Amino acid sequence: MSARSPVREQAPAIRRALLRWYDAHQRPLPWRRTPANAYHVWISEIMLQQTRVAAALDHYRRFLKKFSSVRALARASEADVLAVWSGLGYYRRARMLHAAASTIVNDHGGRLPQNEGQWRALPGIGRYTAAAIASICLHARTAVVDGNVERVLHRLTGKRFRPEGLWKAANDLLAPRRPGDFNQSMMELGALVCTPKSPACKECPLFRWCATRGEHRAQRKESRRRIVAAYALAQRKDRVWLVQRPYDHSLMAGMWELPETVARGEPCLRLKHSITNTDIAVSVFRARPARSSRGKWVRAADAVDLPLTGLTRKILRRVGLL
DNA sequence: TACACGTGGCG
DNA sequence: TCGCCAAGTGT
Repeated sequence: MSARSPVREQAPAIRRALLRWYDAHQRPLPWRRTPANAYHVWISEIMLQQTRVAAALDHYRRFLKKFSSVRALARASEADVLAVWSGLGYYRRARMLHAAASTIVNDHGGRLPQNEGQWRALPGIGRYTAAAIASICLHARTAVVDGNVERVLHRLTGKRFRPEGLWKAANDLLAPRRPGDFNQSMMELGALVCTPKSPACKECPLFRWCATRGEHRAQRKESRRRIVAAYALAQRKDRVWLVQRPYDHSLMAGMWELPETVARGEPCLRLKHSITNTDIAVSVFRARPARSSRGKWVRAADAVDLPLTGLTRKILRRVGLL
């Protein structure tokens, strides 16, 4: 934007161009087929937090098949919810989702929140998610700001915003009659066109208003931690020995994994794995279960119903047990 | 406020 | 190959 044409003055034209583009180019995602179903949209929004659409699709379908309503979700055990969530990461999301479902059923008679503030009060629902659900399902005139919206606004205006300025800018641009579609169109644009690296400016519906036209934002590099880890793979017929992470441990509490061991001899498997900002060089050794480890023999076929850590799933798949 | 929290795919 | 990153939230 030039200094003489602030986004606010151009907002109507920008909205129209953006929504027109969205109507033509949006991806046919399953939760977009039922925008009035707040339970569906809620599940999708939680799954999509810091998670790519492609990674969430399978889990979304399986989750709704297993927990088709907020009552079904509230009825389930946390372990069952985590088992379906297994592989998606950020497991606290699943715990908070489950807790929120219990609150809705126990304290509100199973009736989903009817406004943004009520959504915001539930665990796992912050400013972004409350606004997303309220705008999509309740037609509330409230804008969202996520990583996509931040990048789009930053490039479109050429300005640097403080966090509150970002929310204000998004709300100034919001299409008042289609808030849910507008919010999704901003994120869709960020995901498909105005991407972090090499944005497709030639295809951008906002090109004519854009101040930067593809300037990429400076990115800070974060040093990653590197560690090594060794796991013991003990098998008895079709069963494998798994141990449960302690519940007082915040990281993946209560989830199941192979027991750790001391590296000795030649591993039967080597692989790399990353969690958050730690890179792990993993070795897996054939072994007998240690007497001290609290665990159990699990049939490989039953392991899929346990809340396994992502690394454990990866190992079991790699050795052909899953 | 800065940091912890998972994972798989892509350039 | 490997570093970067994706529809955030809670503390």
